[in-house]
Amino acid sequence: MDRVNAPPGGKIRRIAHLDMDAFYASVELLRYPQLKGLPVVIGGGRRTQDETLRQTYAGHTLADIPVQDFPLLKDYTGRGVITTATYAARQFGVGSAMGLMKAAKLCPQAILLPVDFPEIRRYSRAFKDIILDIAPLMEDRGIDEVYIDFTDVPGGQREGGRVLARLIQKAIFDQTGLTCSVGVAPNKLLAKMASEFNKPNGISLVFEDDLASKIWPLACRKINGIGPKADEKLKSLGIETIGQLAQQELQWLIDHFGQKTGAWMFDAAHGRDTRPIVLESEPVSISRETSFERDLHAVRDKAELGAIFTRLCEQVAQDLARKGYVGKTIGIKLRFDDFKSITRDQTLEQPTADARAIRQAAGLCLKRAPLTQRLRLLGVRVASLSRPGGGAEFKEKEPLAGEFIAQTAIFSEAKSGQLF
DNA sequence: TCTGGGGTCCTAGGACCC
DNA sequence: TCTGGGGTCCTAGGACCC
Repeated sequence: MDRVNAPPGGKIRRIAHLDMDAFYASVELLRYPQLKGLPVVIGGGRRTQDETLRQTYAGHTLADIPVQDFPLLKDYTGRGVITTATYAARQFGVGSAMGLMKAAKLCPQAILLPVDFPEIRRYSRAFKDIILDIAPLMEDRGIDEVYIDFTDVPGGQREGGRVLARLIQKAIFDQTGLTCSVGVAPNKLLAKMASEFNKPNGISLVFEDDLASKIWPLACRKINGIGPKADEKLKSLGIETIGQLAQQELQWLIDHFGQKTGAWMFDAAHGRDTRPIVLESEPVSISRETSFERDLHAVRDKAELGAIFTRLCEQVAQDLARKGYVGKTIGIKLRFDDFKSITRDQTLEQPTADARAIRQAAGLCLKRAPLTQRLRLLGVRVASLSRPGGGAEFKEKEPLAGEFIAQTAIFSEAKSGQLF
């Protein structure tokens, strides 16, 4: 066993993966408890229906709004996908990332609510703060997921981690009313799989010895990192389960999937994963993108497209300023009506967070893109991020005189960007 | 009536430098 | 005349995840 999996002092490495149950939908159910047990889907983007509902019942308690007054999935027109479905809705075969129109056929009577991002972010922060109070080594994996190192936390070794998992579940439920599922295992790879075993509101434990009985029967797709493409290729090679994957020779996997992926697959199939818990990380890029309500043409809808383009640049600039970054590489993303996407990017001499500078560079990128097909999506991205004046771009070496001047210039540029 | 919006990481080729 | 590698940066695309 790897050293990382066998810490000293008689303790064994125990890593938890915690996943909030139907997070977006569950947050809405706190506001509208009358919908409990009903099929509810979250998605669609715009809040108009929800706002209309609240205006209609202004002065009333939200919990008193009659169920029959909520918007139904079958009445929705337009684009969009499901963000989250309640377990009652999942019975009908609808689930995350499914198009709303397709979902409406499967479960027309489902209630459709839009995502309330500010509320979601509040609850996300709340459940993570609750965890951090109990177990300080936590890795943020997005809005509704975290890894937690149980190894040295009081209770983290008891019953293989079950005692601590139960404590965290209870603290989150008592303070937010939300439930979550927890998997505890020797590493992140296995913990992630374990957290899916017993949803919702479950706890699952996996130990080294459980590999053959609990992991090998699973489909390869259950490995975090094997997506639709890799799974398809594995199937074409006659490999369906993780156990079958584990039977393959390392060299055979490398021959078919390349050095890196092949070796990773081999380790994953044997339950090996030495990735550490990452407590903090810097963003690599910041972007904004939007799908249009109808496909737009670069020439015929030039004005509309131009306005959207400028707004995206302004939003990215605001995001950069709010988070305290400047970026050197400006890029665009186009998605055409056939759903094919392309990107173009360009690296500037100096990093910026200024909306006009971003807009100008993005405009040059757009000129290099083919624009005969209709567009369904436009995006703007800023990468190669650094902190203004913080010198993150130059931190590897002592700045030379010329670079010091350059940094000063960046700093004043960023300050003027904040006036925007 | 298909297919959101935010990310990360990897690969691969070309430019350019030593 | 031909022949090197290694390293870094830039760009484009794609797989994958939440």
